[in-house]
Amino acid sequence: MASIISFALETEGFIVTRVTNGFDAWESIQLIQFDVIVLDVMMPRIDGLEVCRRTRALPQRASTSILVVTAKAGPDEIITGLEAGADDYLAKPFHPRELALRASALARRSHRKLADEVPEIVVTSSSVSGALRVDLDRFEAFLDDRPLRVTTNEIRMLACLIQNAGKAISWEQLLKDAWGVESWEGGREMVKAAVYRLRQKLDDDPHEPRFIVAVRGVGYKLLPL
Amino acid sequence: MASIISFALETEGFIVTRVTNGFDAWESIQLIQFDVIVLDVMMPRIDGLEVCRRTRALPQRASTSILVVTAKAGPDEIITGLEAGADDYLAKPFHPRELALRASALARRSHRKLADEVPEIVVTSSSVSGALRVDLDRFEAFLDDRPLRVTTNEIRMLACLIQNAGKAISWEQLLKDAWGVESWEGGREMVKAAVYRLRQKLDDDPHEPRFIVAVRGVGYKLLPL
DNA sequence: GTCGATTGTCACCAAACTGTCACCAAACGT
DNA sequence: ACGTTTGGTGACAGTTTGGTGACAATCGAC
Repeated sequence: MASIISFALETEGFIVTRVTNGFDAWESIQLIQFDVIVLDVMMPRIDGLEVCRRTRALPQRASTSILVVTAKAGPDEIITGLEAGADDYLAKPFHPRELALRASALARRSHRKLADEVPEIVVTSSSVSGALRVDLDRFEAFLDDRPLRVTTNEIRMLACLIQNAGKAISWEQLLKDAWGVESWEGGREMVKAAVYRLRQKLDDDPHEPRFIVAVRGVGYKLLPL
Repeated sequence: MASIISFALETEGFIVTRVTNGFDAWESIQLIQFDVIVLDVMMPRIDGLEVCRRTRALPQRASTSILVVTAKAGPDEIITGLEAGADDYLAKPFHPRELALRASALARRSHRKLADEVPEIVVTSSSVSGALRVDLDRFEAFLDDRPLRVTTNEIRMLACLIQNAGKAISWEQLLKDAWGVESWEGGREMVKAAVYRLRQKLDDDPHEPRFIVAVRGVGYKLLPL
């Protein structure tokens, strides 16, 4: 069962950490900020719902998405599951792809939310906007799944743009997010040059941009999707 | 069915807006920023999944939670539903309380996200007045869903007018809101020219205004609706 | 220390934007 | 009816801004 779920999730693009019992799950959850947690109710050592409740009780995990899977499909069980703090409750038998899609829907929310959190947390996540993807864990960026030779500052700028895809980001904000400085004398020039270099690597024409568009007098924004 | 769902949601603390067909749903969704949207797949006029897809396509509604309800419970239907962008998919018959709890789980996420935002952002995000819409996050303005090529100052002026739709705004106020200046020597002329340019882009005839009307001796106002 | 990659700065250009002005017409006060 | 005030229109030039490319200082790995 775990193999099937893992495979379906990996197909959907997830990087999966798998454990075989409730205790290990609880240990991992305490250590790692997962995007989504999939729990079976019937697990050795610690019950899935109990893990769910404990996770919800952790302030720093309150916002992690939890999906509970079970063989018990009665209305009461489902209600118990949701009351335990699960974001979604899926009864066996289910189609693996359905689980993967539900997990994606949850992850979509987590990511969006993560963007609002402090940089430290964001650093440990991967963000996607259309054909663009950055992984700040590995400091890698991809365009159409082809790796991009981007530098540290560029990738941080990209991440900032992707996490606010569609929204205009002031160059002050970019300066703060990518360089970690509040202000700078030649800050505007800096950002200008950095965007220029990044655009070259993205093969992005400023006059007909596919990705980064300038917002005159403000800064830049990434085209949504 | 709608009554039952409404009752369950209201019991859970929701304030419910109910419509009876897909078209009304789509109209409401465009106008109102709901926390959660519950859609039946089988709806008159516009199919629930189509409403779901359209909602997802709206940038300013991308983060609204959508829960789809249906009688079709096959794996394929569920997958189609989730692929349409639903956050949750519930098959009839279901326990009303389950739906309410699932809706709560989704709303919890929406709220958390909203709560993280600063008040200013919430105020300055998307504003609508009839066919006019400005989104100060993205620095975009729309007339009948067609994008307008407006400049930064113009969009700020528009936003100020829209947020006070129907009320007269003094040119001093416009100067302060759009230019960020308390006073100016040729301020009156400035605003005059800016309004003139904006009106051209809105295709608005001052003698027969659809949008911006002059309030003699004071400033301007946007026609309501 | 050397070499290459990265990065901060600068100068220049083109395009966009904006402030100002002059002029006209309509509205207003007397 | 007349002069005055206010708003609308259009043009113009100065300014600002973003894009581009080059260069030197800096950083980092060997």
